[in-house]
Amino acid sequence: MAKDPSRPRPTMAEVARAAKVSVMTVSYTYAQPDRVSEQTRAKVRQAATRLGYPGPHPGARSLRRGRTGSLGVVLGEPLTYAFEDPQATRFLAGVAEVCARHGLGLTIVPITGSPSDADRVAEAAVDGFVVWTTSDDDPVLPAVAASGLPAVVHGGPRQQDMPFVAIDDRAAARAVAAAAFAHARRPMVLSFPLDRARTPGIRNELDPAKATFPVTRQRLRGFRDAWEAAGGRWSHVRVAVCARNSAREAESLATTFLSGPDAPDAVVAMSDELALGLMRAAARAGLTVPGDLAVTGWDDTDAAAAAGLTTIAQDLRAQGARCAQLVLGEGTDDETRPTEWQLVLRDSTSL
Amino acid sequence: MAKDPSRPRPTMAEVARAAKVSVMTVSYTYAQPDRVSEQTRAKVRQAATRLGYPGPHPGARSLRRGRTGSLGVVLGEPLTYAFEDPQATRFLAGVAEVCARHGLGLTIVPITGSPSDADRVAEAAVDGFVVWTTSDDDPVLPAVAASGLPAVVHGGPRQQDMPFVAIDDRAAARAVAAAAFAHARRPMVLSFPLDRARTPGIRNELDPAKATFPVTRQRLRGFRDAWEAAGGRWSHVRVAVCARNSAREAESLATTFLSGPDAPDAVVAMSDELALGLMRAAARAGLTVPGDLAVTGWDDTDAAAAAGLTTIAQDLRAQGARCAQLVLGEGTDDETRPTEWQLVLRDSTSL
DNA sequence: CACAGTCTGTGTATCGTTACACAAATGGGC
DNA sequence: GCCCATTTGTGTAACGATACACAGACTGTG
Repeated sequence: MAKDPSRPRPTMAEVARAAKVSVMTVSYTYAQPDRVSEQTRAKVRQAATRLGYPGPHPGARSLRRGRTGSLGVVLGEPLTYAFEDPQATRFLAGVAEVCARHGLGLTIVPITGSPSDADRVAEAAVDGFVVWTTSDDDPVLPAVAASGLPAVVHGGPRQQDMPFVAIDDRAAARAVAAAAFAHARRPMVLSFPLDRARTPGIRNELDPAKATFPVTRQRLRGFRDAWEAAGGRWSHVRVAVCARNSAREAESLATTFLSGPDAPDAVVAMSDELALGLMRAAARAGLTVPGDLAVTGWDDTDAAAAAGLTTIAQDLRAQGARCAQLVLGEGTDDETRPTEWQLVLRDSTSL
Repeated sequence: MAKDPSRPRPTMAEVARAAKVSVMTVSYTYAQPDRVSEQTRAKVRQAATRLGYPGPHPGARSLRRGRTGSLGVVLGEPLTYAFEDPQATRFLAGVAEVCARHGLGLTIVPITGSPSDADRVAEAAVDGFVVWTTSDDDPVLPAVAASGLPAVVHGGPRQQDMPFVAIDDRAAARAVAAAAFAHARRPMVLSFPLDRARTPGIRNELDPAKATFPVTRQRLRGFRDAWEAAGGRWSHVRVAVCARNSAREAESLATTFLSGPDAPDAVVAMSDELALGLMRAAARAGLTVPGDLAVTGWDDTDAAAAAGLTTIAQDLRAQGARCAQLVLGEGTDDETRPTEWQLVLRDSTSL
C-alpha cells in the first residue's frame, strides 16, 4: 500500500482506557449516542480524537452485526466493460440511487471472465446481490445462490428463489422488427454476443436457441417472429454479432456488410449504440436512411432521439433502482408489476 | 431482505464437525488448499457442499486477515451523479480495470451531500481510497485521512500524505482558451460548479479564487491568464456556471445567453459535454461555429471528435488506473511522472 | 538404524466489535 | 420519604474466521 501507517490503528479498548470508561461506553458513543450522557460522550470523542481513532472498525462491526452495509453488483461481463457499456452504466445509476438513499455502499464484484469469478462472489462482503444480465451457464449464478444472500437478477437468466426484473424482450423485439422489416427484402440483425465466448462475426441460419444470453436469445426470437409473420424465412436473415455493445465495433462490422450485392435493406440492432455505429457506416457508404436502409435501435437514449432512430424505450435506470429495492426487501415481487417498454417510431424506419 | 434464509449460514466449525476434521483443516482447505492432503480436501469439500457452506465468511475473514479485498472510491458528488457524469464514468473504468486485475472489489462510498457522508467513509470496509475531484472543504477528506488507509486524490484538493493525480489544469486551460479567445471580443466561460452548493447561473467579475473546487479554480485561472495575455480584462469575462456536467443543462443555460446584444463570440467550456450542449443551443439560434461563436471543450471524447470540437485531451481512464495503482502501492509517487494533456485543435475555433 | 527434513492435522489465542443482562444512579409522583 | 421508572455505565460472551506453534507420520539419507 502507498501509505505506511506509522502507528497501528487504535482500538476501541485503547480509547476506553484513555477516556477512563468501559469499552461498551465507547461502543455506544458511536452506535447509539443517545444511550450515553453528553459529558461522557464528549470525554470519549476527545480521547478518540487525541488517539486518532477513526471510529469502529468496519470489518469487526459488520462481523458482529451481521450486516456489511453494502450491496453487491455482479456484472455478467468483465468488470472492465461495465463502465464502458452505456446500458450497464444507466442501470448502475439506478442501483446507486437506491443505495445512496439507504446509506449503503455499492460494491462491484470483480468479474474477469475466469473460473475464479465464483470465488470473488463468495468473498464479497455484501448484504445482497444484484446480478446484471448474464448467460445461462455463468458460474457466478450458482455462487450467488450459494451465498444465501438475497439476490435479484436483471435481464436473465431467471433463477429459482431470485426475483427477476426485465421487460418482455421477445414481444418488444417483435414490435420493433415489425417496423424495420415492413418493406424489407434483405433483413439483417445486429446482435449482442450470443454467449460468453463473445465470438464476433456474421452468421447465417442462426438458431436463436443457441444463444445462451437470455436477452440476446429472446430478442432474436422476437425478430424471427416478426420476419416470419411478414411471410419471410428466418434462414434468410443474417445475424451480425458484436462482441461488445460498442458503436465503434458496430461501425467497423457494418462497413464489411453494407457494401456488396447482398447488402441488407433493413437492420434491427439490439441497442442504440450498435444502431448508431451502423448508421455512421451507412452514411459513409452513401446510403440513405430509411430509403436504402431501415434501421432500428433499442433503449431510446438521448443520442437515438437526436438521430431520429426508431427504437424500444425502456428505463434501465428505473430497473436498476427496482432491483436494488427488491434486494432490500422493499416493494413487491416481480410478477405483480411487469416492467414497461414502448415502441418509439421515428424517421429511421418507414411504415 | 427479499429472501428469507430458511437456515442460518453454516459455520466453519459445523463443516469441520461434519467432515470429522478440525476447524483449521477446513480453514486451510479454503485458504491454502496445498496445505491439506487430497483426500481430506475432498472430505471437507463434500461436507461443505452437503451443508450448503458457501465458503469462509468474508467479514470474519477480513477482520482476522486485516484486508477486505476491496478498494473504496469516494466521489465528491452525490453518488447518484457518479454514473451520469461521463467523465466520472471514464475515470471509474480505469479504477475498475486495476481492481479486476488484482481480484479486488470496487466499493463506491454512498455520498449524498449530507454531513453523514464522513461516517459513510469511516464505515466503508475497504483497503484504501481513491478520491475523485472534490472541493477544498469537503468533509470526506478528513474522514479519509482519519481512516489511516492509503489514499490517492484525483484532481484535487491536494492533501498531505496522499499522492495526487491530475494534469496541470491551469496550463491546459491557458492553452485551450488561447485558441478560443484568439479573435474574441466578448469572451465567456461555461463552467463546472464553483463550490459544493453548486449554484447555477451567470456571474460577472468572478474571482477564480472563490471557487472551492480546485479543478474549477485552476481552469478559471488559466482562462483568465489567456484572456489577460491577449490584452483583455478579466472583469469583462462572464462565467456561466452549470450545477452538473450535463449537456442538457448547458444547452438550456446557453439558450439564455446566446441571444441578446452582449451574446458571447467565444466560449471556453470545462467539458466536452458542456460544449456540445452549448453548440446545440447555438445551432438552434442559427449561429455558426466558429464564425459567430468560437467554442472549446475539454476531455476529447468521441463526441467531441465527431463534432469537430477544439478541446484538451486527457486520458481519464488512465488516470483512474493510475490512482488505483498508487493506492495499491504499485508504481512510483505522483511527482515523478506528470500526467499528460494535449491541446487538440479542430474546427470549432479558428486561429 | 538413527536423524534430519518434509507433509498433515490439530489446539489455542486473537482480530475489534456489539448484544445482552445487569447494576448503579437519578428523578418524579404521591 | 418511599417506590417505580428511567437513564447511564459496566462486564461477559459471542460473531466466524486465521496465525502460529506444535505434534505425529512419513520420507530419504548416510
